[in-house]
Amino acid sequence: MARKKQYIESDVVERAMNLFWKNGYETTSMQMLEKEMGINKFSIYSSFGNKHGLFLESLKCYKSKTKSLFEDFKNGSNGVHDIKDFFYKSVALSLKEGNHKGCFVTNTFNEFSEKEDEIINEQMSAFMDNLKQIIIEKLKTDTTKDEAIITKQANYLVLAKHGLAAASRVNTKEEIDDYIEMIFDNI
Amino acid sequence: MARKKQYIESDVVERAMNLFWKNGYETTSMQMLEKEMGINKFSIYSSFGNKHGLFLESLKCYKSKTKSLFEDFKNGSNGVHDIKDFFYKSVALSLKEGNHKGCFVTNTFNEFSEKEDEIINEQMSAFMDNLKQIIIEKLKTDTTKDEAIITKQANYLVLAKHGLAAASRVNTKEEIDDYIEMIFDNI
DNA sequence: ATATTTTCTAAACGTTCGTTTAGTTATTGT
DNA sequence: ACAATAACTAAACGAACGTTTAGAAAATAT
Repeated sequence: MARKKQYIESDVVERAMNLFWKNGYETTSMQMLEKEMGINKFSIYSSFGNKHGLFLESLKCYKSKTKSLFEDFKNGSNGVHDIKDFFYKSVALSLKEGNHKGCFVTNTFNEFSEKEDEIINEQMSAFMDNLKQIIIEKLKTDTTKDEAIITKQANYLVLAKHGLAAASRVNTKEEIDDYIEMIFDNI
Repeated sequence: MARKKQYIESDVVERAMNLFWKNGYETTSMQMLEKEMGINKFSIYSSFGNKHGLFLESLKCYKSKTKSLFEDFKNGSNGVHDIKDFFYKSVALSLKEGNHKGCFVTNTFNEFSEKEDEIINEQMSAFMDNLKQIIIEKLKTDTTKDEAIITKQANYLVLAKHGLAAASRVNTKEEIDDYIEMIFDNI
């Protein structure tokens, strides 16, 4: 046998995620990753194959980090109010540690929207579809709404959430709170 | 005297703008610009100094292209309805020629939000402030609204517009129309 | 027609990118 | 203790980036 790794993969991948989250895929260089992860290129490549592989692991890491957020959202029993809660909690997460970096998935969605990366794009679509489906379920708890209005409101809320994620990178807490309150005034 | 330029600057800068608009600043390389503009690097540098200078000219070009849109918006006399009109026309512009490329200013705003480019960031802020101010004026035509509600609605609409610009890059016409209609249901 | 001036072509510049590789160091089983 | 093996360091790889430059081509004033 031989030497063991001097780092824990789940630990360094979280550091990588934070960098990707803040700067996006292209802007984050291997040099920056070396520094932030505290290991050198050889180790990164031997653990994750290449930059793209590391990015995919970072996305996984983000998903597991936000898993409880989604679980709470899904398991809630307060219909529309759960959606609003989810919006507020999402913003709080993206503003953690005083950093304005939005939602990692939304950032990725935007950055890759014009590229032709099947793996990433498929994951992004799945993520968005999943969100939309949960929202639809929540809206359906109000049995007075017909299917047409539910579809319309779901489209509205998914896009509002998308805009919210972008906004949380650049806008003030006050502007964002105004935004969320207004979003739900007509739901 | 000597040879004259074999291209018209305003013409090639519009081609550059289209490329920047579609791909963003970083992703657009000088090589791509050469090809799209139909002139070579020497000519680009002699006309615009550097890539950044060319980008600034592209932003100017976009502003002049959207000037009439803003003029109509500002000069309208239908209050909130003018805002809705503006939203619809903005989406139509960004979908022109079948391309999904959103709003050039919003794209730039997002791409540069984490960078420290004073010139660009100042222009972006000015653009957004201007938009917000016009929206406030439109909202004020409804004299039943107090200042607090106007501020809140203005914040909401600016962010909604921001989200709309992002959405127009990836969402269907139907989803976007649903979105716009819902935005104005509670104004 | 020629000298002058500017544009154009095309190659090269120095950096940085993501990635690979040769060689050293450390840890383990025997 | 020693051989084996994996992880480490650090340098180098080719390609692409934004930018510059030397020389050829073209258009004007005299």
